Amino acid sequence: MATILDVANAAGVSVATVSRAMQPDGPVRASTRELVLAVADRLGYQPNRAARGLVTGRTMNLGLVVPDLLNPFFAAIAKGTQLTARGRDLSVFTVDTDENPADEITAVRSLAKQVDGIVLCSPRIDDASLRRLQEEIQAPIVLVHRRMTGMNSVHASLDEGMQQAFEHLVGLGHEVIAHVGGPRASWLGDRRAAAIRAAAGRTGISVIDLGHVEPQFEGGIRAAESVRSSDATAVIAYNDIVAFGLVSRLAERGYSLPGDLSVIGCDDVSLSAMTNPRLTTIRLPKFDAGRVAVELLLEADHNEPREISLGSELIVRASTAAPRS
Amino acid sequence: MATILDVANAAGVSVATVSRAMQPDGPVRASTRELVLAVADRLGYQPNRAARGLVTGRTMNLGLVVPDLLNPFFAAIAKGTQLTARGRDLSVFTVDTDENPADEITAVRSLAKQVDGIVLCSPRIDDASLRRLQEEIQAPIVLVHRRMTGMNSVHASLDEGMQQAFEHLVGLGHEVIAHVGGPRASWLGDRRAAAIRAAAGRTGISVIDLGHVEPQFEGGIRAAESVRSSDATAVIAYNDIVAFGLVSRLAERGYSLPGDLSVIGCDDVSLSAMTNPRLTTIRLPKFDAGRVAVELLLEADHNEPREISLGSELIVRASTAAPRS
DNA sequence: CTGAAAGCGCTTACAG
DNA sequence: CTGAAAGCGCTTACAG
Repeated sequence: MATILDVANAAGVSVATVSRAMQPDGPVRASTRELVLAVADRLGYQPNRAARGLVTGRTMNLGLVVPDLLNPFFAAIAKGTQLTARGRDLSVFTVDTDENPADEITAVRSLAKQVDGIVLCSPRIDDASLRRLQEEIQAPIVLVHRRMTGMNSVHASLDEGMQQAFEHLVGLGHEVIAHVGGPRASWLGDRRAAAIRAAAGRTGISVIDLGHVEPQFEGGIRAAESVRSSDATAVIAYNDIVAFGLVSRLAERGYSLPGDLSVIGCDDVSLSAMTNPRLTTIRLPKFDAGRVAVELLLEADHNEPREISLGSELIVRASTAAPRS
Repeated sequence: MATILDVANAAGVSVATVSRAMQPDGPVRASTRELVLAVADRLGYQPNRAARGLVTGRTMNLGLVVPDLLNPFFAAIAKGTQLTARGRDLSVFTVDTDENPADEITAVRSLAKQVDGIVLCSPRIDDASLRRLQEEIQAPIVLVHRRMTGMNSVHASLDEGMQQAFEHLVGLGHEVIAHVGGPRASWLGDRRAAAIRAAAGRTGISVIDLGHVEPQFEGGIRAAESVRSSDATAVIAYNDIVAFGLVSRLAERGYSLPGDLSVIGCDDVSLSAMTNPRLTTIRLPKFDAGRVAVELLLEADHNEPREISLGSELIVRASTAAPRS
C-alpha cells in the first residue's frame, strides 16, 4: 500500500519526479530514474490507476459486456478481449448480463465512467435503444457480432462459410436440407437467413425452413421432431449447441449419424470437436473478434466509425456424410 | 459526462449536498433529495466510482483471476462471481491467465490497488508464492478450489460425490475400476486421489491407477489405450473433458458405451448433459463457489480466515451401466 | 532536469 | 439539514 509520496520521501525527491520516473519517456535524469525505480521496487509500489485516471482522463480500463459467459462462444470472445487488453496493459471489467437485455443498458451506463471504451458483444437490445445508449455515454463502444450504422463494429460474414457448407453437402449428394433457425429478430439470425438463401440459390439446393427455436440445447431437442418428419437428408442448425440437442434427440430415436442424417452446426465452439460424432460446423471468429474489437477501441475515431468484417469457414468433421439412397 | 458539480449547479445546491442526496441514507431534507435526484437523472449523472474510491478507500471493484475462461468449469465460476457481485453493486475485473502461473502473480499485483478484494480461482502457483503474494498485497484474497492455511477459501469436498460414484458402480455390479488422474501435484488432484482411496476402501472395489494425463480432451484420448488394456469395467476420469476424450477414442475403437465400459467424469460441466451418451459425473459447485467467494470477500476478516467447504454429488446419466458379464 | 502547485471528481468531518 | 474546505493519489503545465 505504498503511495507515490512514500516513494518520493524514501528517494528524497518530489512526487512529480517519481511520477516522471515511472513513465518510460518522462523527463528525468537517468540516474534519478534508476534511484526512484529501485526505491519503488523495494517498497512494492504500484501506482493507483484510478487516481491516475482521474487526472489523465484515461482509465486504462476496458468494459466487456456479454450475454452469457457459460456460452462457450462468448467465453472465447471474452478470452480474446482479455488477452489482447492485457497485452496493452489494460484491465477489463467483464459483465455477464445473463441474457437480460435491460441489463445491457445498465451495464454500459455504469461502466461508461470507469473505462476508456466498451466492447459490447451481441447485444440483445433493439436498434433504437442501442443508438440512444451510444449517444448517452461518452466512452466509445465497439459492437461485436452486431452491426449498426454509425457505430464501430466487428462481425462475421457468414457468407463464405455457408457457401462452403452448401458445396460440401452438394458434393456429398444431398439435395434437400433443413434449416433450424434461432431467435427471431436477432441480427445474426437475419444475416444467417440471408446467407442461406444466397448459398441455396447458387448451389441449387432446396431449403426447408423449420422455423425458430431457442438457441439452446433444448431448442435442438425440440426441433428434432420436425427434422424427422421432413424430407431433408441434412440439417443446418442455428448454432453448435442447438446441433448438439438435435444430435442427442435423434440418437435417442435410433438415428445413426451421420448415415441417417447429416448435421452442420455453427460457431465452432470448442466442444464441437469433442462430441460423438464430432460436429461439422461453420467456424466464426471468436478469439479474433475480441482481439480486433480491442484494437478498434484503441484507435476508435468517434467521427468515422469502422465496420470490420471477419470471415467464416466450414470445418468438416464427422457429422456429415453422403445420404442413404 | 455530467459531473457532480454540474448537478450541484443545475440544482442550486452544493456538491456536498448532491453527494449526500445520492446516498440512500445521507442526511438531506427529503425535498432536497427529490430535487437533486431529478436533476441528476435529467443530466444522466453517474458518479465516477474511481473518484469515490479514492476518498472512501472502497473501490467497489472486485478482481477475478481464472486460469482459462474457455474451460466451462471456470466460466461457471466466473459467472457466479459476476452475478453475485453485480447484485451488490460491485464491478469485477476479470483476468484470464491462460494457464500461465507467472501471470497469476502479475495479475494479482496489478489488481491489488484497484479492487476491494480478489477471487483467485484454482491458482497454479505453488504454496510459497501464494503465501508471499498474500502478504505482499493488502486487498483480501479468497481462494476458490484451493486451500491454504491462513487464507480465506471456498473449495469442494469430493468425498460425498466420490462415495456416491463408488456405490453407484457397486450397485451396477462393477468390481474393478480404473482411475485416470490429472496433472500431478495439483491440489485438487491430491484431494481426488484421497477421496478415491477412501471410497474404494469403504466399498471394497479395487482401483487401477492409470497415471496422470493433461486435463484436456487429448489427455482422455491418450488414456484410452491403457483403459482398454486394463481389466476395468468402469473408469473415473479426472474431469469431464478428459472423459469426453476417453469416450471419443473408445467409440472410434468400436466400443459401445456404456455397455462395454462405464465412464464417470467430474465437474458436471454444462456440456456433460449434451454429449452422446450423456455423461454420468460428479457435480462440483461452480456458480455457487463463485457466489460464496464474493460473500466471503465482503465479510472477510483478515485476522480470522475461513475455509468453506461445499459438497459434491453424483449426477447419474447415461454413461454408466451394468458391466457385460 | 526538478519542484511547488493546481486540479481530476468525489466524500466527509467540521461548522453552522 | 446544508455549505466550505480538506484531502484521497496521482499528473502536468508552469517556473526555475
